[in-house]
Amino acid sequence: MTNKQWSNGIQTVDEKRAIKRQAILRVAARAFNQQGFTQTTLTNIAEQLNVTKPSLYYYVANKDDILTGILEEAITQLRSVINHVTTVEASGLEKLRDFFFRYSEVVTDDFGACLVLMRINAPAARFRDHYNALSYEVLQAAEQFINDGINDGSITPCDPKYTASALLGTMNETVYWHVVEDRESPKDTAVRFFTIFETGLRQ
Amino acid sequence: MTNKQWSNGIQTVDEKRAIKRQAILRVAARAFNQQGFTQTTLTNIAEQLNVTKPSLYYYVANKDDILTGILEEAITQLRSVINHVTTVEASGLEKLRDFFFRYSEVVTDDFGACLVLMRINAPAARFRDHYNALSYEVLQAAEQFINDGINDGSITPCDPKYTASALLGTMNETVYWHVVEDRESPKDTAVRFFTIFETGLRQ
DNA sequence: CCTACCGATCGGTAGG
DNA sequence: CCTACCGATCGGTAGG
Repeated sequence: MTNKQWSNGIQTVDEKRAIKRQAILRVAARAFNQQGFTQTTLTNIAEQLNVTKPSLYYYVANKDDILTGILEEAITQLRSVINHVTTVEASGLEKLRDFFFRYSEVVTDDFGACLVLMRINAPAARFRDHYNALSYEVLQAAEQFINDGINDGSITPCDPKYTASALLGTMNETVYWHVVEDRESPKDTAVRFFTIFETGLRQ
Repeated sequence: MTNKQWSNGIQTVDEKRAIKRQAILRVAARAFNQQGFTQTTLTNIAEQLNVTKPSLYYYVANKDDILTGILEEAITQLRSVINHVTTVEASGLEKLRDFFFRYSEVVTDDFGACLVLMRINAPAARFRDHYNALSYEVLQAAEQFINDGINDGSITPCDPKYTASALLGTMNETVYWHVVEDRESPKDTAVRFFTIFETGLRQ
């Protein structure tokens, strides 16, 4: 019989494994984002965790498993953003703005950035399905908010597909910014970018 | 004494070398864009040209030299676009639009795409200087056109730096589109994207 | 322009 | 969790 108080805060073997696996994914994601998947060696990742390469294989199956784990984590986070914003009661423009902000925060995190960069990074072909499936959901969601906005009068009539892509392109731009160097918070950047889209260029 | 008519259309040894080198760069650029620099082997490039790997070394110094050659070609093209648009007599908005269109065409070509993708592709760190220097020039040019537009009243007051980055982010989006699959012409895509920026979202 | 080859790197495993 | 090691790949060169 397990004593609740006794076992409180004490981790089971499985919990310890999960935590260490998560630590590997985090370190790996950061390395992949900075050097690329192929350039990053398992020895390199192991060193940052103060262990040797073979030790990693107790927590992950292989190098591909690491990347898959990262991508799945990011996809879960992004799906949750889509679901949240979809259920909000607000105008289309407000939902689009909210989505833009939340998306930009997820996607500037190590895991989210890895997903976005993966679409073009070295091993993309092998992992493109992960990106493509999600990319479609994200575009669909953005399109939906734009259509909502056109219908409720908060957004000017436009091509929802291209508008969604232009917004995502700009969002992804913030990913590169924040991977390469420290800047103001992703949210602040997102606010500035979204304002440009809202206002438009023409006098 | 060289007979002009006689030598017309007949290539010198140097010309033949330059043409073959160019062919290598072109095939390599396409491969780098699709598979990434590290994933692309010299054997792979050689096979597409129906020669063996060692033959390439008659035309290029090494793998890095190939990429450097591609990047320099792209940089030359982009500088020429900047110079051209800078000297045009037109409103700021018109210059920005013209720049957007021309940039999008250069950057969806094999060489131009390679430059844009290189900012995050595997060997980025080693070649980042090439990208950064040009990226700065491109941003500066876009900012200049935006400032011109604000001053001549063709563009609504905005933050030129962020606006330039948002535009470039969207431009780069077209690169991914056209690298991954065939679509309508880059120009047509650019027209649609720019319209969104001109109009703005808010009703 | 090719055949043959070297040196180094790296993912992954054996075995404890 | 580590030491030791294998197999495969790949950039680059020798030498013709």
